Amino acid sequence: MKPAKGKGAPRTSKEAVKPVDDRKVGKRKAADKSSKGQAGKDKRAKKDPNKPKRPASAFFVFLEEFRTTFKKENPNVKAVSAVGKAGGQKWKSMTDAEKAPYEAKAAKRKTDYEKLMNAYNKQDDGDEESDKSKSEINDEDEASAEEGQQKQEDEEEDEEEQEDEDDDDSDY
DNA sequence: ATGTTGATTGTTTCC
DNA sequence: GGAAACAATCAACAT
Repeated sequence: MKPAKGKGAPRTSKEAVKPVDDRKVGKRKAADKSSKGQAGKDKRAKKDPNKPKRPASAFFVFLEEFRTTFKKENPNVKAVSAVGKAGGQKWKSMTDAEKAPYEAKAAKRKTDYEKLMNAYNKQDDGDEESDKSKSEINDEDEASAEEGQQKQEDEEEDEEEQEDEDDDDSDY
């Protein structure tokens, strides 16, 4: 069931580049169907029928582009971990200003995600309720979700940021 | 043949 | 408030 434990990366040695970094996610499990027979009350969370996937964070947005670039310069590298590491290092190397555009995009995705969640939350399946918690927000918003549908494309508001400067004021 | 792992960081989620 | 899970990706490896 849990293959590849000793030999992790296929070909990319996992050279720990970071001195202090615990890979928390080391093993989170992709699909654990161990004994769950019951209403998913095992550890954390339950089973959601079609819940929207989490929005890609700025890092992931950056990674998407980075992957393409990285693979272009390293067609031989086929390990996802290699891109992950390389991307991670570069990400840390980037400044907030450079991350800004990615964050902006990620922020947009988050907004969309909220919309999806709104629709998702609306779904009421007869069962599954939170016992006594009657937090039903309620109604009346049926159209809201539809309304948000329009405008898929972003309209970019140009963010002009870049306030670089560090330097000083010339008081000198 | 199908499923899972691996690695990165950021956000999301639950208690 | 904090900890754990999970988001994309793709080839390789395990069952």
